[in-house]
Amino acid sequence: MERRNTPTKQAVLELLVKSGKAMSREAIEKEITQNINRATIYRVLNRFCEDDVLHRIVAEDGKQYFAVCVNCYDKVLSGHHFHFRCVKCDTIECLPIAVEFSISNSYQVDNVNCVLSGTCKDCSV
Amino acid sequence: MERRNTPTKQAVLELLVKSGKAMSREAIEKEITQNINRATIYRVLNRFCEDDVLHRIVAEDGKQYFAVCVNCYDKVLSGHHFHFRCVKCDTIECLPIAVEFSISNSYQVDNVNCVLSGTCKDCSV
DNA sequence: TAATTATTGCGAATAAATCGCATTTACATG
DNA sequence: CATGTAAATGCGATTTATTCGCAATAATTA
Ligand SMILES: [Mn+2]
Ligand SMILES: [Mn+2]
Ligand SMILES: [Zn+2]
Ligand SMILES: [Zn+2]
Repeated sequence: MERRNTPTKQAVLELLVKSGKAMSREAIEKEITQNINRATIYRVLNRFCEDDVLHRIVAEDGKQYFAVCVNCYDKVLSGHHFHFRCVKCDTIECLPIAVEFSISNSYQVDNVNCVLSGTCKDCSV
Repeated sequence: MERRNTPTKQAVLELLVKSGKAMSREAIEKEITQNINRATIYRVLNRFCEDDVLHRIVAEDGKQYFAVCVNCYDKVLSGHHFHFRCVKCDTIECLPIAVEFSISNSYQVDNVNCVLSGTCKDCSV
């Protein structure tokens, strides 16, 4: 199952890099110039997650959002971090705030999903 | 919109108290003895959340889970706390681990949803 | 007991995400 | 450059969680 380079993949990744935020399939489909099928967008996003190019956030609206995994300038974002979902502008941003907890090692933690929600700084006028 | 007491509400709440865990509509419908309609279960759960009798957790499976709000013996559970979802036994438990973060007050945080997932202590043999 | 209206049941409607399958296309190889 | 293989895509159908509209039922209060 080798990966191939396609215009679709490039466009989706470019958009996510440019936006700098986590986007839903809906938002991607709305903002992208190309005409890409709904199922294809999901498949592209899922493959990127498998390859650790993107990470997936599930918000309290039950929807999936996807963001590029940055790990250069900000160490905290390479690990588990909080996310903030603004219910007004419906965007999710990766916060540079690490998620910290200590739990008995009888639990095996495979995944961490932390989302704060409310009104973001741009919308809270 | 005054609330009325009904067998249905009682049964749902009793089950959630007894289980001591967060349950999905599906799990509730499966374990409850009464025959309660699907939509009714959701409505009962949503009303309990409005009244702060239950709290709602949205897991990375995109589903909603509901748990009683305990705030007696364990103070931490009265505030925001982590949850753990076991992908093997498909239960969610409220962890007595407080969620801590500091964020610029230009953000208005209305809701906190933090879920760890993996294998719980009972299933990790 | 009767009136009011919250609650319920039922079926249809929404909406997110996935699936099956035929078709297209990226890419390696000769 | 031509060609074979399998990855990627498009399309429509499907699955699944949750909600909605509306008529029927039942809790509560007077
Ligand atoms: Mn992130
Ligand atoms: Mn909880
Ligand atoms: Zn905003
Ligand atoms: Zn378990």
